[in-house]
Amino acid sequence: MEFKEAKNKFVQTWGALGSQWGINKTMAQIHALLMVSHEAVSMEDIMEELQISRGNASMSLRALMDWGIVYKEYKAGERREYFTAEKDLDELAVKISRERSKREIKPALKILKEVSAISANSTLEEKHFVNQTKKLYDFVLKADNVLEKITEYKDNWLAQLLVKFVKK
Amino acid sequence: MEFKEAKNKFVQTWGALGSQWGINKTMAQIHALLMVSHEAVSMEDIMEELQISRGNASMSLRALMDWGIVYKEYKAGERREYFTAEKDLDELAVKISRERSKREIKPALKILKEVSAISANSTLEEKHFVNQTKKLYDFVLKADNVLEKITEYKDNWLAQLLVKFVKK
DNA sequence: ATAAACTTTCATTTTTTTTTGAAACTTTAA
DNA sequence: TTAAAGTTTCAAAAAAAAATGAAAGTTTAT
Repeated sequence: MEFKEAKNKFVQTWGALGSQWGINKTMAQIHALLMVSHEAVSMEDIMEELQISRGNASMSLRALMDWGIVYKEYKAGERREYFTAEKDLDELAVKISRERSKREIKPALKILKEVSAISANSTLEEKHFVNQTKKLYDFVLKADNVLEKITEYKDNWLAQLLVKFVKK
Repeated sequence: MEFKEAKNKFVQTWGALGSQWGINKTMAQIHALLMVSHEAVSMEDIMEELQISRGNASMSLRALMDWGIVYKEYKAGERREYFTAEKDLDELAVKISRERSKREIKPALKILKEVSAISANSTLEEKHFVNQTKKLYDFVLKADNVLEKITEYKDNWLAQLLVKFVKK
C-alpha cells in the first residue's frame, strides 16, 4: 500500500466511524484529513481532496471549529484561510467529552430529573417508573462526573487510568 | 406532570438520545419503554404504545436482543412472546461497551494498523502520516483496553472509578 | 469607493436511513 | 393435518439527514 491509498483509506474509515458516533461523515473526514496533514490546509484543498462542495466544506469546518477541534490559521500576506486540527489526542478526547456532555448528557439529566419527580402515589407501575428513572439519573450523573474529572487531568489521563485498572 | 406524560417524555427523550449515539430512534424508544415497565411487554403492546408497525417492532426487538440488552420471555400457557430489558445499569453499560468495541473499535484498529504500516521513506508528509496514525492506533488501543478492564469489574465499576478520581 | 478574492448562507436536491405492510414463514393445539 | 395465532422478512415508501451551488455577504488592497 502506498501513501495516497493509505491516506484515503484512513480518511474514509474515520468518516464512516464518525457517523456512528454522532458526527457526520464530512466532518469526520475533514478532521481525519487535517489530523494527518503536516501543515495547514486551505478550504480549496479540502474541497478538492474530499470532492465536496464549497458550502459543505464551509459548514463542516464551522462545526468542527465550534467543537474546538479544528483551528483557523492565517498565513502572513495571504488572504486565504488555512485550517489545522487538534493533533494532541488527549486534548482531542477532552474536547469531545466536554462538548458531548454539554450537548447531550446535560439535557438528558434535566429530563430525567423532571420525570422522576412525579408523585408516585398510586400503582406499582408508577413506583417502578420513579425508581428506575431515579436510578438512571444517578447513573448518568455519576458517569458525567467521571468524564468531567477525566478532563481535569488532561495530559495522559488515559494512560494513568489504564495503569490504575491493571494494577488493581 | 402525571405518570403518562412523564413516561412519554422519558421514552421520547431516550429515543432522541439514542439516535445521537448510534442506536436508532425506535430501538432506543423500545428499550426505554421496557426499562420502565415493571413487567414484560408483548410486541402488540409495544406497537400500540409507540405507534409503530409490526415489522419495525420485530426488527428493532431483534436488534436489541442481538445487543444483549433485551430478553424474550415466555409466559406459561401463552403463545405470545414477551420482552424485558436489562434493568441493571452497570450490566447495561458493560454490554453496550462490549458490543461497540466489537463492532466499531476493533475494525477501526485494524485499519489504523494497516495504514500506519506503509513504508514512509520519502517525504515529510508521509512521515507525519505514519507518525500520527501510529499515535492514533496506540490511543484507541489503550482506550479499548480500559473499556475491557472496566467490563471485567462489572458491579459498580462506575462508583469505584469515581471514587478513585475524586480521591486523587 | 470599488472590485477582486474569498466565505457564508440557505432553499433545493440528493443520499441515506428508517419505517411500513403484506406475504411468507413458524409454531402450537385441536 | 390444518387452521389459528403469532413472528419474520424484505421490497417499496416515507422520513430524515446531508450535500449542493448560486446568490449574498465580507474583507482587503488599491
